[in-house]
Amino acid sequence: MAAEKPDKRSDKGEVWTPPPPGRHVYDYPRPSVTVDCVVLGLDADDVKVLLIQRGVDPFKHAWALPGGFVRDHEELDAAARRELREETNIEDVYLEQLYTFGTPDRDPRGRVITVAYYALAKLSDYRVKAATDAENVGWYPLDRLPALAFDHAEIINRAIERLRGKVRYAPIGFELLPPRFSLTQLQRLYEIVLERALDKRNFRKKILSLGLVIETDELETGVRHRAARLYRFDKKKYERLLKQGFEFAI
Amino acid sequence: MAAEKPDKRSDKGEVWTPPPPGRHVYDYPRPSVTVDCVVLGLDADDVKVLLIQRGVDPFKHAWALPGGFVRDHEELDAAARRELREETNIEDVYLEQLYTFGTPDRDPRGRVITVAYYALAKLSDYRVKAATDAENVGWYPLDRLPALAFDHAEIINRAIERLRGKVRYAPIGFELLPPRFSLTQLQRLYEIVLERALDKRNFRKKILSLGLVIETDELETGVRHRAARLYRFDKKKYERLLKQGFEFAI
DNA sequence: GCCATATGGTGTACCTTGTACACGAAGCAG
DNA sequence: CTGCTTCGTGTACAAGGTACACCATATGGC
Repeated sequence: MAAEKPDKRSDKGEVWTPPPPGRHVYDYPRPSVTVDCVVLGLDADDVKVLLIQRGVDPFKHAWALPGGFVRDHEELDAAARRELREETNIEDVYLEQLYTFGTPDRDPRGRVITVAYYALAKLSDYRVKAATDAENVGWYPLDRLPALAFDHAEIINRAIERLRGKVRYAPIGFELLPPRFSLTQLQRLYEIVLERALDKRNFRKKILSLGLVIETDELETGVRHRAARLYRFDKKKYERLLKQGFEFAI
Repeated sequence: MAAEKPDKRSDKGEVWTPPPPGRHVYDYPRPSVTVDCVVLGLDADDVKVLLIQRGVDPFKHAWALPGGFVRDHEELDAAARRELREETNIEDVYLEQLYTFGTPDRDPRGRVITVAYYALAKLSDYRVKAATDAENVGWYPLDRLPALAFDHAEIINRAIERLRGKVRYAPIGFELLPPRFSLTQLQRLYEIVLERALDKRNFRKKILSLGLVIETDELETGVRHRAARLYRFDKKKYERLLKQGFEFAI
C-alpha cells in the first residue's frame, strides 16, 4: 500500500501553515491533489519553460514545475495561481487548465494526482536568474531541458502540444508578447511555435486583414537598423467579434 | 470544516469492496477524487447524453453522470472505464479526459474533485431503457435535460463545447456512427453537432476528397426509398497520414 | 558625410479551395 | 403504374492562400 503521508507540506514552502491540531481520518484511502504549472515564455529563438530546482526529497536538486498541494477550500485555478506567485513571483498571466495526471506511481511518496495548468508569460517581465547559475529558478529552452522530477517532462510535452494546437485558432500568442510588438516579432512567434517559416508579406496581409492588431504611433527602440512600427492586440474588439461567432485563425 | 467522510462507497455500487480494516490517517485534509463520464450519442435529430438516476443521497432521485471514486491504485482513465462499465454496461468507446472540476463546495459531502471524461458512443449499440420510464438509466436530448445533481450540467456543457470544437479538426465524429454509414448520415452528424445546415454536394465533395472514407459494396436497408451506399472510415490510413503531418478538417 | 549593413515595409499574378445552386435516377408502397 | 422520397451528381464564380523581389530607412564605422 502507498505511503500514508505523501504531503510533507514543508516541501512546498508552506512553512507558515501550522500543522493542524487534529489528524484527518477517512474510511478509504485518499490521494493527495496538487497543481503544477507549465509556464511558457518566448525568447528570441525559443520557447522556454520556467523550472524550479527542488530543495527536498524526493528528486532533491532535480528540476521541476512550480506547483504544490491544493488547500482544503481552494479552487484549483486559485491554487495554481497561488503556487506560481509563491514559487516564482509570477502573477497576472494567461492560465488555463491543461490535463490531470494520475498514474498511481507517478510520485514515490504515494498517490498524488496533479492537475496541470499551463501559463503564457511575457518573458521580458520575468527576468529571473539565468538557468545556468546556481539560482533555483530558471527558464529553459525546450530542446535543452534538464532532468526533470516526476512525470514533469510528459506534462511539459502536453503543454507544448496544446500551445501548438491552440495558437492558430485562438489569439493566445499575444500573451507571449509585450503589449506593443512589431509584426516581425509576431511572425517570429508563430514561426517558433509552429516550427516552420512563414512568408513575410503573406503573414502581414493575413494578420492585418483580421483587423485585430492596431497600428500605434510608436516605433521599436534600441535596434541598430530601421525601427519597426509597433502594434497592439485589440482584445475588446476580439471579444465583441467572438460573441458574433467570429473565428480567429492564422 | 467539510465533512470528513464524503465517500460512502456504497453510493456507487461498490458493495463488493470490503471496508478496509484500518482507517486512513493523514496530517492534512485530502479531497476525495472521482471520475465522471459524459457519454454522448447521436440520435436521428439530436445529440443525447447518458444519465443515471441516483439511488442515494445527496441528490437522491436526481439524474447524474455515471461516475464514482477513483481507487487507490487505479489509473484515472481506467477508473472512468470501470465506472462506465459498472453503471451503464458501456465498453469499448472513445474516451478522452475533458476537464477537472474542483470547486470546493461542488459536493455537499465535502471536498470532492472530479476528473471529467467524455465518451462518444454508437447509440444504436446501447439501447438502454427509454428515459421516460422508471428505469434508472437513460439517454436525454441536450435541450431537454432533467434537473442534474452536483455541477453535472456544467460538465455536460463543457463536453459539448469540446465535441463541437473537435469534430471539425479530428475524425471523432465517426465514433458516433455505426461502422458502415451513408454520407447522408455523416452529413446529418455534422449538421446536428455544428448546428448549421451543410450543402449536400459540397459536403460530399469535401469528405470524399479527404480520401478517408471508403465506399463499400453495401447499401442501406430497411428504408422505403432508394437505398444509400454505405461507407466506412479508413482509420489505418488516417493514422498513417497523421504521422506525415496530415491535418483533418471539415 | 558616405558607405556598408541590417531589417522594415510593400503588391501582383496565379492557383487552390469554398460556395451557390437543380434535377434526373432509383427504389419502395400502394 | 403512379407517387413519393431520398440518392447522387457538376459547373461557374468568389474568396482566400501562395509564391515571389526590391526599395526605404535606420545605425555604425570609416
